[in-house]
Amino acid sequence: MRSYEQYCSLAKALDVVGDRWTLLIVRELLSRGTCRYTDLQRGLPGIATNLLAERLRHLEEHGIVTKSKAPPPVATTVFRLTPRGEELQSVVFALGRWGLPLLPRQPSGEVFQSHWFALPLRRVLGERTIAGPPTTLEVRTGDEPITITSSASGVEVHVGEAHAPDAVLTGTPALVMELLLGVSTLDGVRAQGLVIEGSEDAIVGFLPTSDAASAAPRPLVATDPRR
Amino acid sequence: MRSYEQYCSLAKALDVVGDRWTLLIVRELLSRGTCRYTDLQRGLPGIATNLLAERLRHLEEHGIVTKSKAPPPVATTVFRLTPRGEELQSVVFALGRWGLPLLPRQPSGEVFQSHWFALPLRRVLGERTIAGPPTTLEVRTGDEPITITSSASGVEVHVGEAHAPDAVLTGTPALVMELLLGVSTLDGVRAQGLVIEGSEDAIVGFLPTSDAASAAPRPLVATDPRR
DNA sequence: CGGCATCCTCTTTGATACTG
DNA sequence: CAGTATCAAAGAGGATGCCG
Repeated sequence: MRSYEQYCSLAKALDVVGDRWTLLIVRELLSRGTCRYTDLQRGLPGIATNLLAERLRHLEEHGIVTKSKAPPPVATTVFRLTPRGEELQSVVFALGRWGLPLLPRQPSGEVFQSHWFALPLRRVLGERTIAGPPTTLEVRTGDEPITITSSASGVEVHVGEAHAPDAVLTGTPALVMELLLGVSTLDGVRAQGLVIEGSEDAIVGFLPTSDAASAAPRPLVATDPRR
Repeated sequence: MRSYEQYCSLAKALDVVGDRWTLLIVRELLSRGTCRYTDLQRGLPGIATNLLAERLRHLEEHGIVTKSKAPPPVATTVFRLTPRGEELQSVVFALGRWGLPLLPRQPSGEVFQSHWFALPLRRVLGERTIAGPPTTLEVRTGDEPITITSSASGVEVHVGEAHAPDAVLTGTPALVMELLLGVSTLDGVRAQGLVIEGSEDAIVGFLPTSDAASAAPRPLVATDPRR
């Protein structure tokens, strides 16, 4: 991308990460951690392979991504974010937060991959402390299930099947998020089509306390006037 | 811009504001408030006029910008952000914060316009409460002077000459910012070339208290390894 | 002048094919 | 698996012209 040539940190940031696809590559690496080239390709449907290669080279040159050889058993090249790259989390979250009202209540036409949803889930649940014994939820909302586990060390969110989940949630990502944020009740989201199997108590353990829920600032997935 | 067609709020946000120049247009409107077309053109050196028109139309369609006729004395069309557009402030600040280490210590080759600097100044000073009588500083660091005033109602930052400033600071934006953030002392920035005229006490009134200064998280304008 | 629209050239992107 | 090569289509940049 041609530089804006402005003495302005916003312009400088856009000089580096303002190109098409670039921030989505960062999202992939934030969500998945270490990635192979083909992982990135699958997580970025529609990207041309030459563009992915070119963007990765550019990000590496700017100290945002590192490329390395994985040890012998796998013996492939892997990409990951540098600390400087991880600092882009604030940017990705700010943009993602702003874009929420643009999401329709359910995927329609768009591709949807579960690991995209894992990132905001991790953000929402990551700082929550869950009382009681270790608990596991499985969320089935996209191409792959998501496993949410609580233990003494905190809440973790992973893409993949849970081994012996205490409860399973099946439905749209919007409903799952509304439930976990506390903006809707268990009965509320069930009435809207979320299927809940297993222990309701296990789910309730993950929900915010009522005073924390009231801190939710705006409607999460709003009706966008332009859709 | 072609849509990414992903059910992901980051991708949706980039569908709307990911185009080249778009976030810089938002920066202009955040910094200046109401703008005429030619104000925007001057604040975005290098933009093609058809692109500016196209982006403004796009932003208006998406409810980020409103176009209106100014009342008779001026009788021109003006652009401003909608509330939804103002919410992009978090995005602009996150990107601007991330981009800070990419700024060299002084403009060299890049265009520099004072009102770009007024935005982060406002962010830094806006929440500060200044004790004592109303005070005015003038900062001369770019094409236009910046006036910083403190009064009972808070701190305000405007582009333009101060009427009777208590002190005048002349030098690079980095030095001014380091002083106001408290990461450098008055004597420190003077040693690096910042020229200070008038009442030092007036300036000291704007500086953070020492405990607040220690909260500054990282070097502000770092030496970028790639420059 | 202020606010664009048009035209043309050049660069970037997208789609596909191919390679160590 | 991890890219490079090629080429058509879309977008950006620059100059100019038009209209109130």
